[in-house]
Amino acid sequence: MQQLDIFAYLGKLQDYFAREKIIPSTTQLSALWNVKARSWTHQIVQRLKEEGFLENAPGGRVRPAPRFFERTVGHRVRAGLPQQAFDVQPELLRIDDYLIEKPSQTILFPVKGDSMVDLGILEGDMVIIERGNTAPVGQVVLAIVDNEFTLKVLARDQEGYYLEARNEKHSGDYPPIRPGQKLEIYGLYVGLIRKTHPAGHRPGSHL
Amino acid sequence: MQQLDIFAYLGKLQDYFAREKIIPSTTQLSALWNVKARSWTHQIVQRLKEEGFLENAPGGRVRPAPRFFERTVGHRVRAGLPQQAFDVQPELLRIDDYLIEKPSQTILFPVKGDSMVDLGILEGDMVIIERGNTAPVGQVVLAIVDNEFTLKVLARDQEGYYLEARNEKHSGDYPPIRPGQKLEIYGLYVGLIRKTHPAGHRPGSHL
DNA sequence: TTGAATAAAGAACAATTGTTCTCTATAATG
DNA sequence: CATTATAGAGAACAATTGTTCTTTATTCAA
Repeated sequence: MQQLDIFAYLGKLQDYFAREKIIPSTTQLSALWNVKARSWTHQIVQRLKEEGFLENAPGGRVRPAPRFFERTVGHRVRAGLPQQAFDVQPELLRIDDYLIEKPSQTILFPVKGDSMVDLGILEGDMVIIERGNTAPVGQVVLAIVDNEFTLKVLARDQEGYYLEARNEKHSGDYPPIRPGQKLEIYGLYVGLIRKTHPAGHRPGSHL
Repeated sequence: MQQLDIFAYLGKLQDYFAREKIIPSTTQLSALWNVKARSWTHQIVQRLKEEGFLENAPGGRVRPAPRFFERTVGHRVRAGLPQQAFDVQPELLRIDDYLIEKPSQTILFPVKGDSMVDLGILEGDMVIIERGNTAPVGQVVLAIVDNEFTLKVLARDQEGYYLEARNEKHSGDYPPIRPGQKLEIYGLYVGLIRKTHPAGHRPGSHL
């Protein structure tokens, strides 16, 4: 490759970003790259933009583009393995960014009971709720019924709106909830996180 | 609370950051916050720094501090109270920290298929895998079988170790996997994240 | 009524910003 | 050889930056 070695510059910038979590100004970039002319630094930045490593952010600033986080085979996977599994760059996906689009309106809520197991929502999970008091029918909502939060599917029939559980196996335990007068929706289910508590290590039965 | 409501400003900034992944300049912050004087904006930023939501970055810039990413965890409503006065006992939680204890050994892996639905692991979810080549029997593991990754329960009988699916309904589709020679474990299932794609808005059926 | 805090605005400034335009080495190519 | 692209430097500029200092408006308690 006799082209300008973009990657030497990129590497230093990636390390810097890992440390400081910020893309520095042209001046500081010049220092980081040992470049005397800011104009040249600017040129390199343009190149990195063209290559998809950086992109413009508001205010004439620059931010990392998706490719910036692409790790060129950071995983030492033996040859022969389907790399298809890794094409999401899992290591560098910030879970927070991934899950939460409107941070100020998003809260977490611990799941109680098994009324929603059919949707893969288990006791102990944390559901991600985006606040809002309306929701489409068929969506999972966090509603307030009798001063208690409950996570259910919003449904509607000729009698009006009601809440449904999703547990086929024990459907008898969870009859539809028809609110006395008003059905108050607290927010919309937009995601879930689960942390499994690794069961006690039973020695012997171990691979 | 007759104090300056920092959180109103913080909320807007958090949403902005979620969108743009950058902390804007004082001028742009002023616009975002509807503040006419950049000096006042600056003051608010200082306050946010004192509270630990922001911190200084090189070049006189500002970046989010750890507290910036904290989320509130909701709790049960205190019975008898009007629904407005939620018990927002704001327990704070950073999702990344909560889920990932050993960042360097943790990867995310997209789930394919429904072989593990009984454990609430659905297609499209991301499982959190902690690397390691041993695991206790009974745990969910990410294993490599025939050069493909598969997420299953590690089991054992007199014939040796094997892998089990967890899908009672279609158990016929997922017979136990007995590896030809060696069963290679890639990592242990320690958590899960799910992002739901809000279904298309059907007008009319909306509360 | 007085007097503080608090919340906000205005003005001003030196430094830095991103950017553009021009110039010069160096290396490769015909 | 001459030429042409590449890699880099220098200078210059208007705009924006973070910051400080001063001045109002509003609130609230003494």
